[in-house]
Amino acid sequence: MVQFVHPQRDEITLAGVLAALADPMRLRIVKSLAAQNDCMSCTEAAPCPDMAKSTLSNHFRILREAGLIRTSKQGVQHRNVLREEDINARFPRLLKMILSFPE
Amino acid sequence: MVQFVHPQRDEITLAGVLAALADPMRLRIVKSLAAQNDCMSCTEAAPCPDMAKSTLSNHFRILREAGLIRTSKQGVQHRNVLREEDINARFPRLLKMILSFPE
DNA sequence: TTCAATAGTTCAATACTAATGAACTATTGA
DNA sequence: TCAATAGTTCATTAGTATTGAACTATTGAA
Repeated sequence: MVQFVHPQRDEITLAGVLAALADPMRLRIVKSLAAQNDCMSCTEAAPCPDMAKSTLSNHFRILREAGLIRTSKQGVQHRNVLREEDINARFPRLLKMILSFPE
Repeated sequence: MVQFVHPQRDEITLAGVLAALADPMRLRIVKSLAAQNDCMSCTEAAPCPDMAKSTLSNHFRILREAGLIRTSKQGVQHRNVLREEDINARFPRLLKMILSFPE
C-alpha cells in the first residue's frame, strides 16, 4: 500500500514552492488543478499526452513534497487537489499571482 | 574579453525567473541587490563567505541569463544590478512579493 | 473466483545539471 | 614589469531528471 508524504503547512518553504513551479510541465499541472477547482487524477491533469507515466508520477511527487498538492487514493485513481489554503496561508497571494501570468 | 549575455525584456520567461529564484543562495543574492538598490560586485553580494568562486560565478551567470540581473565590467570588478524595471514590466509585482517573504 | 484492464509507483539505466578546485584572463597599482 | 584582485572557464565528481520495464493495487467482467 502506497502512503503519500505531505509536508505540514508550516513545513512548506518558499524555495520548495518556487522550485516546484519553475518547471513548465509542473506549472501546467498546477494551472489545470487551479482551473478545475476540484480533484483531478494524474492522467487528467497531465500537461501533455506523450509524457512517460513514470515522469508524470515524478512530477506529482515533487508537487506533493513541495506542499502544492494533496494526493489521496480513490479506487484505482489518485485524486490530486491544490493546497490553495495552505499555500495562501504561508505565502499570501503568491500562487494566484504566479498562475495569473499567461505563460 | 568576456562578453555577457543578457536576454531582452521580452525574452524573460516566468519559468526562468522562478527557477533562478528557487535556489536559496540565488534568492539571497537577489535580496542583497534589492536591499542595496545599487550595483554590487559578485563578492559583495555573495550569499556566504565560504562559497567557491566558481560556484558564485555560476549563480551570477544563471541570474543573468534568467534576466534578473545586468552585469557590466568596471575595472577589475563586475557590477551587478537588479533588472527591476524589466522584471516588473514582464511580471508585475512578482519580484517584490517574492522578496517580501521572510525566508 | 479468476483474469484482464487501469492507474500509478518503484527501480535501474542513462542523460543532464550543479559544485568545486585548478588553471586561465583582464585590470589595477606598486 | 610584476604581483594582487576579481571573475571566468574547464574538467571532474556528485546529484537530479527522464524513461522503459517491472511491479502493486483496485475494479469490473466472465
